[in-house]
Amino acid sequence: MNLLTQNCDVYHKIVYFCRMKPECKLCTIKSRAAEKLKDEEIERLSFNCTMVKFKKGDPIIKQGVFSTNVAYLRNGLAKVHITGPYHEQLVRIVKPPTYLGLPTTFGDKINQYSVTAIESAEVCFIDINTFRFLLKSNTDFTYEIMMELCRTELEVFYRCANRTQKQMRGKIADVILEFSDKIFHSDTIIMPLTQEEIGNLVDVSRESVSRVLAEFESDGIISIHGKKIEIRNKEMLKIISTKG
Amino acid sequence: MNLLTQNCDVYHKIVYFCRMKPECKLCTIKSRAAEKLKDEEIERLSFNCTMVKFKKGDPIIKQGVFSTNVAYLRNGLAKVHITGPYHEQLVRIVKPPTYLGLPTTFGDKINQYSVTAIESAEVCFIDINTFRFLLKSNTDFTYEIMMELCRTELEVFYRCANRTQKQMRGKIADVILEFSDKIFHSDTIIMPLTQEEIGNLVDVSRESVSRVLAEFESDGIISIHGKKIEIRNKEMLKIISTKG
DNA sequence: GTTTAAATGTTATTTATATAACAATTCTTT
DNA sequence: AAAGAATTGTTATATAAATAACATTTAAAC
Repeated sequence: MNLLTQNCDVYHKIVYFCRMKPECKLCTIKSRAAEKLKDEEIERLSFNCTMVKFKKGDPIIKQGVFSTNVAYLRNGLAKVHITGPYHEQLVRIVKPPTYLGLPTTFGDKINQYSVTAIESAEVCFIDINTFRFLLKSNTDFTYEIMMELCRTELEVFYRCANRTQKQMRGKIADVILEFSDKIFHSDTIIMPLTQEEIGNLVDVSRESVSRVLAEFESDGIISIHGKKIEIRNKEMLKIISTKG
Repeated sequence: MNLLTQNCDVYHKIVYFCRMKPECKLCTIKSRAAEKLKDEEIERLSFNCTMVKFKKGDPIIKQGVFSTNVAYLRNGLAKVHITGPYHEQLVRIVKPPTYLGLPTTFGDKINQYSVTAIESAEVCFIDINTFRFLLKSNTDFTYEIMMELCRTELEVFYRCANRTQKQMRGKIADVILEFSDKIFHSDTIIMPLTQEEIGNLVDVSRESVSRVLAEFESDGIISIHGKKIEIRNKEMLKIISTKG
């Protein structure tokens, strides 16, 4: 079976234009796990791996679709989301380097959630059987993958507690702080989510997101110009995050 | 270092009375992962593993405490909870066979959440270094552990979406269905949680839990006698779970 | 460059559920 | 068996945030 026809959970158009055979050995954006691979294992990976470029808004993994790949987010930003009982729920924002779709490797072959690029992204699709082979053959690799799984688990626990216990000002302060501290590492962030998406991430209506952001700005806590948010009073944001 | 003094994240009193050296080889309640272990590995496990019995309400793992063990819930039921920004949050209910405290094996050595018995439980504490050794030496074992981690991740995702999107009748219907389908495998359940705990599990106030349960009873959907809940109209519960 | 669509802003009204405050019951402990 | 603690039941009231309905701005498509 040919890899080019096999990776069909990716849109044909995108695949056609952007797919390329990567030279994993030379790749400078390896995951911590992949750092542990031996030369011959990297070789095997190269052979069963395709890099695909995605534009903002492109679906990388689609919930409900049969998949035979693990995705490695090498570059860019993406949102993990599931179709909840009522509306779309953003589960988390993922930044590289990270593996996506691992549950599909271990459980059933149907993707249990969707992942969509929120800015241009590079993703390597690794054939599941190859990935499984690497897990079997290299315990250091496996160990790092497990660490990542555990970190995710904890993160989801905390996020969930926040989402259900804080009120909207606190939740939105959280989102701003997360983008500042974990993603942009700066007090100035270019928010890649729409207000509606922010709402879906922390369960607040779109209208309330708008109102709270306006409040924060008029209180001098942040300043907004289009997608750019500058944090003017980080201490206050932290207080709102914990107390509000 | 002696194992009897090492496992000190367990209350001394309990340890003193109930600790026993297990013969893992003869254990009939092995995890799927442990089934994959070879004889000499089981031997090693036996040597670095202590079984402890817990009563309802006893803490098995305490958030914030330094730990050098992975816990294996062999019998009974437990709740996983974290101290949220405001109140205690029940993250999930765990049933055997399952490993607890895996993130502590991979990340920092401080427990990131608490686990408490909600009915009498048997837990095997496995020394972290031994557990790590098994992961390194047996890839089939590791594979099963990873499957468990992935399942948990998905479960938490879904639970979280439910918690934030459904309203209280739907959430409480969910809890009843979960205990019926996943834990008791029967239409009659002995609810091991107080109404307050049910509330903390699905983020509903204790008073509302009481009101909703009364409503369900007067609508003939369930009948309640103390801790015993009998499901009289499962279809209706399912409808409430999805629609409400 | 114009048209269309998507995203954001703004307010009044509604609603679900928490809170508060107390009573009644059921479990524990001595 | 009695006393105390924990759990559950029951209401009236308060409140945070959703909804609805519309205006405005910004981005995308033609």
